[in-house]
Amino acid sequence: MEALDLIDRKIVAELMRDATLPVAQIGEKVGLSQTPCWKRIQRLQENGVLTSRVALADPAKLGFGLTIFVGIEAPDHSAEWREVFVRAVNAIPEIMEVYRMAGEMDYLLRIAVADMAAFDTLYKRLTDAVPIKNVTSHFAMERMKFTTAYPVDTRNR
Amino acid sequence: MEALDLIDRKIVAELMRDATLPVAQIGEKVGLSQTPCWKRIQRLQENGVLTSRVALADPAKLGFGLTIFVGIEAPDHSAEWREVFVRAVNAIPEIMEVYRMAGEMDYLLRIAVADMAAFDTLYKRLTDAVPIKNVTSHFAMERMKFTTAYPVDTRNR
DNA sequence: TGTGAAAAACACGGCTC
DNA sequence: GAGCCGTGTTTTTCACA
Repeated sequence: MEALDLIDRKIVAELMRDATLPVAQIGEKVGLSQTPCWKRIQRLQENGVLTSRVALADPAKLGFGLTIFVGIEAPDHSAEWREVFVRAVNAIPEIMEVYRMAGEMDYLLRIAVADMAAFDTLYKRLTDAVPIKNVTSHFAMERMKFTTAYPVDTRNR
Repeated sequence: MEALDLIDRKIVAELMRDATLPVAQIGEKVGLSQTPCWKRIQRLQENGVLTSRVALADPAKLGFGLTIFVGIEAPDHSAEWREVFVRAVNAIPEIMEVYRMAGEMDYLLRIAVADMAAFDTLYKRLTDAVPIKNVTSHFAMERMKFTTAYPVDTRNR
């Protein structure tokens, strides 16, 4: 898989912003007509550049108004612990993001739940499933910005 | 706007997972035929439950392989500072998520950039635009989980 | 790679129950 | 509310430059 040219980047940028646009219109914006634009989109999907198309929803309106970031310190750095941990976070759908970190904090989780009671339940469930050395929870009061669109068109290549 | 019934929740769940499904198929899954299903989707969009449809992309393949979480402590809690801060984070597209937090850390940012050099540039740009009392950067080594689909179908109502 | 045009699938909206 | 069915778009495919 070679690097993306400018047109590919523009296409990706458009689709990350709004995936409802008809192919013809995207083509227009990037200076291509339907078919070649469509072929590029297919290729971008096959190459795994575009992974999926989803609807984004308002968490508050779905009853997921509480966001908590949880920092986790592992008791050891064995493959076994890691495996159990991966299994546990994948089994809990309220855990939206998981990052393995550099530094003291080993993992960082973003969790979305309805309220404190739901978080408490989840917290117990997680700590029951996996031995954890240290946990620090940080509560979000307000989501001020959220995007899934990487700024690909800002940069040249 | 009233609460969502079970069918609405199922529809939202499907669309958050995969927005390419034809309405007829979603209808089938939730036990509805085309038209009523379509009408519900329209209503969910009008109510702001479904906010948008986007393509998700692989950050690494777009040249955004480095994720950094940045904790920020504000020098004061004035409306003025807040305004300048909001303007600054909105002007920097590499800042993907911003949360106002409870506790010592006032704000938490998730930033996606190509490499350390790009982060350094961004860091200077941010700290030049806004006076900040304290900044702590946490570097992610690996993104182990990432989803935008809230687990709406797991819970009953 | 790009063009054009045709086929298949789909979204959308009127009308009925 | 839900379902049936027609119409206009859009996606998808194919033949050709």
